[in-house]
Amino acid sequence: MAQDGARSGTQSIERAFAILRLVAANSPRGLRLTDLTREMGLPASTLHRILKTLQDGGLIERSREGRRYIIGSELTLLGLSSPMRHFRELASGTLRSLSDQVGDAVFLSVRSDADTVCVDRKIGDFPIQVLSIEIGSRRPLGISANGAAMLSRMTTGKAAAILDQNADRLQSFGVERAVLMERIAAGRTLGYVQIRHAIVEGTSALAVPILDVLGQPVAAISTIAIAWRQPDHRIPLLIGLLQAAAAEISTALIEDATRRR
Amino acid sequence: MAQDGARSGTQSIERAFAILRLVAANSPRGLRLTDLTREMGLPASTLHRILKTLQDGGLIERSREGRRYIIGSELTLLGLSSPMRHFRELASGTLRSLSDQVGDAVFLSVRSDADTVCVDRKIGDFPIQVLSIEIGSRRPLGISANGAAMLSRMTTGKAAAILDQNADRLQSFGVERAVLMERIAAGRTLGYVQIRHAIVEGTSALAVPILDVLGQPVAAISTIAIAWRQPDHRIPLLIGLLQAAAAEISTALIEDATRRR
DNA sequence: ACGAGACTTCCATCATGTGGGAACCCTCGA
DNA sequence: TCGAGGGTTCCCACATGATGGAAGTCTCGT
Repeated sequence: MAQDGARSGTQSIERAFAILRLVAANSPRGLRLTDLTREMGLPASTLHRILKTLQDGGLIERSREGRRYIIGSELTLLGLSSPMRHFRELASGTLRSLSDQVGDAVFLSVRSDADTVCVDRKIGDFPIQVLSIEIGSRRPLGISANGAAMLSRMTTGKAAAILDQNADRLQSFGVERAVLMERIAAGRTLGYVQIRHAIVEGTSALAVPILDVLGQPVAAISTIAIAWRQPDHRIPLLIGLLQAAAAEISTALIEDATRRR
Repeated sequence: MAQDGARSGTQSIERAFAILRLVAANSPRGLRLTDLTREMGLPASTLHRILKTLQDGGLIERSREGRRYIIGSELTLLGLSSPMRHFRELASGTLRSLSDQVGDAVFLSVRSDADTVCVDRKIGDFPIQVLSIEIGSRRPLGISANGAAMLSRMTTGKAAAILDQNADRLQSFGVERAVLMERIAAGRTLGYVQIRHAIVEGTSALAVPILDVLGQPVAAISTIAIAWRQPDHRIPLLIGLLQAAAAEISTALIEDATRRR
């Protein structure tokens, strides 16, 4: 039953986290007990015991419609203490003005191991907005434009390793590995990633990575719109704006890190 | 060794959460391993093992100066999925304009079991600001003006029970239970709580509770300033502003809850 | 350079968490 | 009204995951 070989001595705690990540990955709908048994391959009684503990601690709650498990308030409260909150705030202004300039929705995602998490999004003033993803949503690294942008700044080996790690989940999202590899390769040479027909038919996405002080891609920003808002001749302008915003966030990030040493 | 009688079958997970809460309560400084052994009464080896797991999961990190444990990015990311995030956002505008009106720092706290957690704060334009508490800070319910405000809207029995639960921690903050009881009783009749010489000598705080649809105090807002900014003749004005803001947030909260049923 | 206190690792031991089974309850759709 | 699928609670034998004492390593301050 142990899929990882590590005898770390903290099985139940690790299971609890795995549950939290799964629940977050299915936000905001939430997951039923049955879903969790399927996903985690554990008996319902074991899961139920852990879930009850998580619920007592306020780390998960039950949605009122379905009796689905969703992320609880306590996690937000705990998360307010983390330096990551400052990252969100430090990027907020840049993101806002980027959205004002492009007129379409913009998204900021960070990497979390082999996932991307959307940490913020701003809506532009153009009447049609493509709101592909909620704040807090967790996706396998690679499927979103932001994910591909981050992968395009890693070594090919590292990128491939992450795609391997996500293989089954990518499949369940109906994404071909070869398509991703190609997209990443293109991103590597161009410096940005473009996806036509991103989430929904007729939409288009552009993304650029955000680098930390070591040059590692820790985050990415993207803009998504209906396809004709991103014609070829407008790409250079949009990419320029995205890259300027990415550089601004990257600089602020590095300054912030050094300031608090 | 078991301080609670419940044989719940999830000892290690509960310990992990207790650690997270303790670390959050000592944000942003963080805690050393020794601090945790003292606070939790567990051997260092056991704590170390759990801490390593929490660290591997990104739920805690090490601060670079001291090797102190602090809340990790992953908790922020998980917390973005919770409905509690909406509460923060829905209150943000009200809080901003409240701060603009009073000119001093204002604080929004929510209740988390027997704690208060500061979820947001805004700074006014008066040149001297009393920034008593960081966003994310967790304190035993009762010591802050916001805490007292919440207690003043509970039954005396419930309030007393919470103070009992927090007895030891209140002591370590150097707060007399009798003083709190008096403060709460005053709050009950007046409808607001005032604390002279709040955190630091020469400061003053005012707080009012925020009620949910059932009339339960789920949050509170306060303003803190140097004492002469809150002279007696200005109290009615300030309380009026605080209560208006509290009502606004309460209404938004209830609307939001019904909208998503 | 030294010592004390803090941190980390090891490992024998056993309490803790596990998971199968089964009964019961609840909700929803037919 | 009924049935089916899910959710919840209980029990218990088992083994293994978690425990914590002890010993080793690191990191300060003096």
